[in-house]
Amino acid sequence: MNRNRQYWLMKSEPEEVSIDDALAAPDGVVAWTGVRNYQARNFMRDAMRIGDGVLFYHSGCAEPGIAGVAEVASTAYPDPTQFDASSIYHDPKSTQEQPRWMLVDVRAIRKTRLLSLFEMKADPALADMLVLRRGNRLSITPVEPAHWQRILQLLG
DNA sequence: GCCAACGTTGGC
DNA sequence: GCCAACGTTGGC
Repeated sequence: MNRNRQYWLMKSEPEEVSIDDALAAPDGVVAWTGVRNYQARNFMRDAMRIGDGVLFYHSGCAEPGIAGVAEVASTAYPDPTQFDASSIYHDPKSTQEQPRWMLVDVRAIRKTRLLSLFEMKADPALADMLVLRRGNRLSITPVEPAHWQRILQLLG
């Protein structure tokens, strides 16, 4: 079933996987491991399609903000780290038969200037973005087309 | 390190 | 199903 391209904002801690790390990976592709929130998982499992646009956001760092543009590069499949007892993402309640956690591959397209969280909050055109909502903790949020367009414009 | 906000867990 | 306790996220 065809549908229009959708857009997403995906948070990553740059100490774990930065936009530079993703661009340095083969084909710029990284598996989006470690999501352990059902709502974020459901976005990847149920809503994402190959080719969807992704804003690559750096969180948990000195300068949080959008650091690059990427795209969804696979359909959803089980996150292998849930089965790995040595991983911080290990989930003992997951089994190969019934995995809890799914992920998609993300392909980094380009690094951009850092569009800081501060700047995003200051822009009236972005005021109602989900990711800016007070108390929001979702690591993956859908992005409305108008917000996507505005952010690409700001990124130059 | 602090803390607001919110998700998850588990007893009942 | 309720809800208190606890854990996590993530900006500051």
